[in-house]
Amino acid sequence: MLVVAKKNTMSKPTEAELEVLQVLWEKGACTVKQVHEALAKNKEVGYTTTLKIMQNMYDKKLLSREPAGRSHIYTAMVSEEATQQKLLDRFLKSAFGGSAMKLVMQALGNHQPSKEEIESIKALLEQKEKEKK
Amino acid sequence: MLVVAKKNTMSKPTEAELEVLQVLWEKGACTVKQVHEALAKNKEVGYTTTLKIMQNMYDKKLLSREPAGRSHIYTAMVSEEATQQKLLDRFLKSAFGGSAMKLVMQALGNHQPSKEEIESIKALLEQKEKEKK
DNA sequence: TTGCAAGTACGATGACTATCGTATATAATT
DNA sequence: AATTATATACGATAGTCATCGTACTTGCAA
Repeated sequence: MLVVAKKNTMSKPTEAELEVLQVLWEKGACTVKQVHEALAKNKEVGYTTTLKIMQNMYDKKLLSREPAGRSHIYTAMVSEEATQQKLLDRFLKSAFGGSAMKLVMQALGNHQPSKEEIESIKALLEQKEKEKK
Repeated sequence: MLVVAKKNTMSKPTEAELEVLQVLWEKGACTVKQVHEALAKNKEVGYTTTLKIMQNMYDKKLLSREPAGRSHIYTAMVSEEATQQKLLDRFLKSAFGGSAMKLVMQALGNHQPSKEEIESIKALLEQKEKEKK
């Protein structure tokens, strides 16, 4: 069967890449070593693995870097919010058939939100209600 | 570096598998042909591709099947809710650093919920608030 | 200045995915 | 009975990912 060529302009970070991004989002610019140390706290992983992932991310323009002595300092080139939004859209479609409400209900149902969190959500809902009028 | 063998008992459905599951969740038991027709509405895909995916899912026990004439009727072996919960947990960790609230806020912020949806969420929140006391 | 330690670069590997072509089996039709 | 249409089975392929070993580079310390 003939199939139309499919470009790969999507650039969705993989799970391993997301782990790196989360470190950078939290700590700001870091060396490979710093990122690796952060990751190694949660799972066993080789240094060169972390390095390779970050190099890939650099090639994909997910990260930028600056030489610093004999090493590099990497910075996230994608924002936390924008990335999460993209992933969320994708996840919504693939796992919840696009129903944001299903997802919200499920997420709320299975976690115990704090009082403050409940209040934030309520506030957001009120606002949404007003927008509707 | 020596690395401990890693079993693959996780059995997380891939995206293509999820598409199949969503059809089966919605329509109930189906033949490959039926599933394929449903999928083909949204994207271009070969019949044997769909077939292969469903065969893989059968091997992984994500689907069961019954012979029916010269074909098979497949049924989802995993529930929509349980699967979504698993995926959600995973997604929360990987994309939102585990913060359910961040995710909920983001999901609510970028979709326009209907009045009824807002009410359902409010109701759920009220209930959660009571539980806390 | 010579050698080590801390980095990077590069390439290989095994796993898994999605995709499809081709071969085979069999029911239905003529 | 022969042909056609419908399904399945099987295997190949190309792409992506995570993982790591090894080789190379370069400051710095003795």
